Amino acid sequence: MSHLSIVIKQIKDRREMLKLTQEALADLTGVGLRTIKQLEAGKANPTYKTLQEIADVLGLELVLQVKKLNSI
Amino acid sequence: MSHLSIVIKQIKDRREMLKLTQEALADLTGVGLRTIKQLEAGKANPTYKTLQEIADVLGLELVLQVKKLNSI
DNA sequence: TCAAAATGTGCAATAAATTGCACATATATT
DNA sequence: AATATATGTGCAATTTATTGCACATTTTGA
Repeated sequence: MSHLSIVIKQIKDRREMLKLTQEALADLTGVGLRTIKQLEAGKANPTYKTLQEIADVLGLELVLQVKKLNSI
Repeated sequence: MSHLSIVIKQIKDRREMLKLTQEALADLTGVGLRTIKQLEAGKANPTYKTLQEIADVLGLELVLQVKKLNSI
């Protein structure tokens, strides 16, 4: 499972937890619905800005941290 | 200070800590030197893949986490 | 079950990221 | 100070992300 697919799953889970449709998320973020559909369907290499806007609305944040030993 | 500029600073600091030039990082990651230059100069909206490849070589990882209360 | 809502996908246009090259500017080394 | 090394930037080509539209498929609710 790639790192991106983990991030995608987190986004999808979080969106569903908040009872938001993809369309609602598109409206809230300003990101195109097509973009969100592609992202969640695992067919995207989103830009930082796109990820950031989505994460922000979902109450998430992208953090860069030093790798844990057991994740190498 | 935008979130991206924090990420950029972390990447730059980490690269320097590891005594790598931008050119060396470009070679190690396969990401174009021009792209790395633009990124560190704060003139980029990198794709997830680009960030991920750079982070990986630097021993960092991009993590999506629930926002801390004091970061809202 | 069956209609409505939500999600997935092909197509095509547009905007933007990536890239190399050449050269400018800044930083480090001798 | 002078040179070498590293980083920043304009330009332009290529690739790719974003986007809307229309429609297929899947999921949900009555």
